[in-house]
Amino acid sequence: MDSRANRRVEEMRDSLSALGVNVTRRRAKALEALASTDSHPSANEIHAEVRRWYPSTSLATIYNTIELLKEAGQILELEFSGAANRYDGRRPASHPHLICLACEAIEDMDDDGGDDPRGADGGGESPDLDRLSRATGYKLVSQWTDYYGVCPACQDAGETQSARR
Amino acid sequence: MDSRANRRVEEMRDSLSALGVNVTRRRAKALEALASTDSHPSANEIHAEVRRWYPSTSLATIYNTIELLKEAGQILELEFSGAANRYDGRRPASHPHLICLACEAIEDMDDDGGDDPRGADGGGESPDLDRLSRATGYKLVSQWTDYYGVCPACQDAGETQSARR
DNA sequence: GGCGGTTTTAGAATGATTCTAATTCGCGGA
DNA sequence: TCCGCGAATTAGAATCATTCTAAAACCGCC
Repeated sequence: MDSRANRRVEEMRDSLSALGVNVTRRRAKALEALASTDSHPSANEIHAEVRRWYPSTSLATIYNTIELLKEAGQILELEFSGAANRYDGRRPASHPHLICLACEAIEDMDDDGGDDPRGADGGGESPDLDRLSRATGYKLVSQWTDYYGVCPACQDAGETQSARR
Repeated sequence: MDSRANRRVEEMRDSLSALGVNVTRRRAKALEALASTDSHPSANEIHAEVRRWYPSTSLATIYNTIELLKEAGQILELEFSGAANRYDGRRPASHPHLICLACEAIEDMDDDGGDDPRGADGGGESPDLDRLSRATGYKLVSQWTDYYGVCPACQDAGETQSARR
């Protein structure tokens, strides 16, 4: 786990503690799994990772941890109707993603790709949402944008791949 | 059913016929249900509507019709992970929506609200997708944007409502 | 009036997620 | 060190939208 991931784990841990939640060993492993990858894992994938250390861990524990992280505002849940949800524990604030229709990879869109220590702050109000709230009469709280297409790797691999939709 | 809905039903019917699909009575009722509301109904709601005319209709028929409409590019499927998908049969091209977290209403965002006969053409390439495709290396084919918040009616009704998320 | 292909049906299967009830854990105090 | 209590965890059942399956019904056409 690199230093960026470590920092992120500490943030999540602190946020959970602030909520009065006990960060147990299993939960800590789930945080690590979330903080140390850009692959936007599913609950199952996080489960598999935690099981490597605590083989008796049940899926319910993973969902429970995810739920707590949502309450703490420390995780971004990417929802898909026909497939499992995927999670972004590195940048909990809403941001657009690139989703490959062939291999189901999910990539951060405006990520500049490096180990840039800026991190995701999650704070700050969106002037855009404010403007649209006034225009529509809705009290808007979040916005979602995603892009669907075929990633470079799958383009190279030819167009005969299993697709989600 | 107003004239706009009628026109839309004919468009869908023609598209299905062009695919060699038989537009049966049950399917026709499903098209009408889709064309005559802005409420973005779920499969269940369409089912209920068709049942008013053909009570023996099974849900499988509705899903089957929806599938055919998707193949014909005549319906927009709005996906939700924890809830049923919702459908837009009036404007099959991707466009942003306003989603109420309290009552689950879904409203077209850039709809100008009237019976404007422009309709949705669904054609035309997005220069935005082209530009982003070049920038990201992905071959992008579609984009999704949705806004979550509380609609005016639910704001008035006080903030103690059942919410989806 | 019967044939063949399409449509429809009821119900089972699937799969992600949530719920439930019982067990286990871990810590603070005796 | 041992106990008790509340929190965490577990296995498995429940839920629910959607898809699948196999059989029955329908329909136009000869």
